[in-house]
Amino acid sequence: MGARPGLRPHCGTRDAERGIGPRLDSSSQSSIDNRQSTIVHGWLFDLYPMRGGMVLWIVDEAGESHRLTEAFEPVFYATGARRDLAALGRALAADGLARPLGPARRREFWTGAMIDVLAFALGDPEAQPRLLRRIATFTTVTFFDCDLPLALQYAHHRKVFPVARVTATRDARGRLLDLAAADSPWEIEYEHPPLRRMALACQGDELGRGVPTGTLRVLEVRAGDEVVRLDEGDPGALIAELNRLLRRHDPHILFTQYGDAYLVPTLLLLARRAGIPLELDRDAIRRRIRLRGHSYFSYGRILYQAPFYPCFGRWHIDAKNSFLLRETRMQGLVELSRLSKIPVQKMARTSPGSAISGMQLDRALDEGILVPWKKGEPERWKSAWDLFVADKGGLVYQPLTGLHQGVAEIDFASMYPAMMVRHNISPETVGCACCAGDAAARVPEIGIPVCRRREGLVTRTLRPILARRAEYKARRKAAAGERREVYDQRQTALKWILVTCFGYLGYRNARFGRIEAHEAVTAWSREKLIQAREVCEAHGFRVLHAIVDSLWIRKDGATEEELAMLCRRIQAKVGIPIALEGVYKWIAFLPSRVSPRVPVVNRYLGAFANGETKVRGIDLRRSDTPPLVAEAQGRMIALLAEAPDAAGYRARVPAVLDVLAEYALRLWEGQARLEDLTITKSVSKKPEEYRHDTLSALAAKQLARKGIAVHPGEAVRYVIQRDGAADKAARVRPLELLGDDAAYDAAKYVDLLVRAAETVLAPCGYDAAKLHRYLDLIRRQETESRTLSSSGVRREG
DNA sequence: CATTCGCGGGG
DNA sequence: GTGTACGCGAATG
Repeated sequence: MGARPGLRPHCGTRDAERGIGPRLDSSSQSSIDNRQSTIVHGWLFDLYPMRGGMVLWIVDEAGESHRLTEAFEPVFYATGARRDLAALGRALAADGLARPLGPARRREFWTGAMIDVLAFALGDPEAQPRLLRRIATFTTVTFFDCDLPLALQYAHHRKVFPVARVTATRDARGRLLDLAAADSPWEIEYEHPPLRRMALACQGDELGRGVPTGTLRVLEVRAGDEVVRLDEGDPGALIAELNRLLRRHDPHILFTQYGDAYLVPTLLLLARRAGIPLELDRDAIRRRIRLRGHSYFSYGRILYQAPFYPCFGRWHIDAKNSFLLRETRMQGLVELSRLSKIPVQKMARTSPGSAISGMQLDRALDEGILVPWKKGEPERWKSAWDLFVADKGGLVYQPLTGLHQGVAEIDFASMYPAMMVRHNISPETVGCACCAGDAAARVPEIGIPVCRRREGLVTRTLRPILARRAEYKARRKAAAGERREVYDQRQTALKWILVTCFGYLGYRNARFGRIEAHEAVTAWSREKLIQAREVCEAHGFRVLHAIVDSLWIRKDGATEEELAMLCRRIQAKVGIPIALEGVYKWIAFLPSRVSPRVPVVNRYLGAFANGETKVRGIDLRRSDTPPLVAEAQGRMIALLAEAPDAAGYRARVPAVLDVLAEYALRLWEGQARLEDLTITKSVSKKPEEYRHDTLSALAAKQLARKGIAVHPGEAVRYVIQRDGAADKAARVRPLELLGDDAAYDAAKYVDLLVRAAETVLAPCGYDAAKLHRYLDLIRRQETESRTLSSSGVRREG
């Protein structure tokens, strides 16, 4: 039995015969000759399923948008007993969900063997969730390709991808007749379409949360050079004016801050109240206003996900709800969208893991591999998780605490992905039977064999990404200005893929994840770090510290050439590129604050020879440190970074103390700005569920009383007003309930400041008590000088 | 003291 | 509709 023609997804004119085509048609030009065709050149802007088919948006050179439709029947496969398959076919036909297409022969993922399957066509792509619920009852049948993202499936079938350069032929009713991509997603040099942007901002959106109540004081609309401020006063007028602006500028992208959580639902509520439809979309859809998102547990913390408000025919991009936009900007977003076949607007709201998954699925489809049905949750944000995994599986040495000089740091570049490629680590290659007898194929420590004959899917996906990122980095080096920025954003996007691909391998819900593969990576990484350490020591270097893929080493009089040579030696031994991160003028590995004799792995600060600093794990790096404290600590470290060595570090202690005094005085004198004192912490539960009255719990409770919901996973922002006050409500005030003239607890903030200074000065023997004594002295001097000079000249810091 | 709570990557 | 972890540091009770 061979693969038959006719198993391709069904498209185009055939469907019109079956009556699917007309349902797609939203135009009223039925009198025009349907056979009249037009050619559109442009970029594939967006694609999504709608009413029995796919809607495609193409933006042409002039920035005009074209809506095209095509009927589309995704194909999926099943295998099982003949009788079960027959029953399945009857059931799906009876429900009008899908129809059998006939037998096919495809490649099974785990074994790589060709197997016989039965192909089905899903009548309506939008019915995919219903299909999955229905086929879940057929427990004796195995399904493949049934839950693939529809845009990806369609894009793969049509050999196009998001933001591809395309040429399309359409009939007079907007139905797609032909579509061809003019470039490849792997093209390095490509241009974005000319997209018009509009930014919406409102007073209140900086809170980014709370149940949108449908109140909005001012809406600010920016498009081109125009800035329009709309007052809510009369919601009807506001919505009408916004609609007018949308029509006039006809933006492709709507940028918001907290648009998903707040602005868009608020506008929709206003529009509903005014009885005027809000024209955010270019397509005719019925919008539901969902106000409640959901909190969920993922990788050790509670996260909150606001409802999504995508636009149809436009991209709504909520800058505050897009990790990838924040990290990689538009160039990175589009780069990942092209490679993963996840449309840009969706890409903006998903994680790097989804992009990896898309790339793997795309490759599987390209190679005719059956994709196993992955029941359960799709992946979520997992930024915090990789850290955890690295700590758990990677090898970590205890640092030699204290202040050091002449230390070099060498890092394996993209260690995990590089190893996955080098050792062919993929779910279907780890533990393979065919290489069980091959001792060289075994994972260290664990002893599991890894296939040496067949390259794994994960490996095949990763290899070109590593190469592509290297290419972007090389071009970035040679480029300048805007082009340089383009390459940088794209390579950053790919870096995120590389950083998360390993975590994704061990993620229980990853489609191509497997814990043994994950363990193989960490086992090899431990071996490589040990080998690197041995090479270092063999060359007379002392290893002060090492974490997973980085080593801090020292040898008197070692030159850069010697370090470069050392890196080559290590690379030759372990087979993974390693490079000099830099030579530190000084670096301090900090001990534990709880037990000062105990080293901790990830608390250090250092200054490179080129003046740059690198700090980990200290106040500055934490998101819950108030800006004033972070700024002060940053300035202290900047001063210390001027020191050429450890002695210079110690010599700058007085200057650091001056900074401490300067900020403390500012606090005492009531000069600090409240926004610099704001503490941001996320809450992990509902306000009433807290067992301890922590400051953030108290802040959340105050907000709740005012009717502002703080969902688990959202952040509260507050200023400490009277820490430890018997009246717990007086201790803290959330930003939303703060008057402009509100007071703050200067002593408490000085405490935090002292703690930040202590972190930096501990290597010189200072502790909090000593720093407080110093500040007491300063304060006394200050009062004295005040009494002496009536003009009250301020002491210079 | 025990318990609760929040944070964190790399370049 | 929604599952799993670790170590540190700080704060509460």
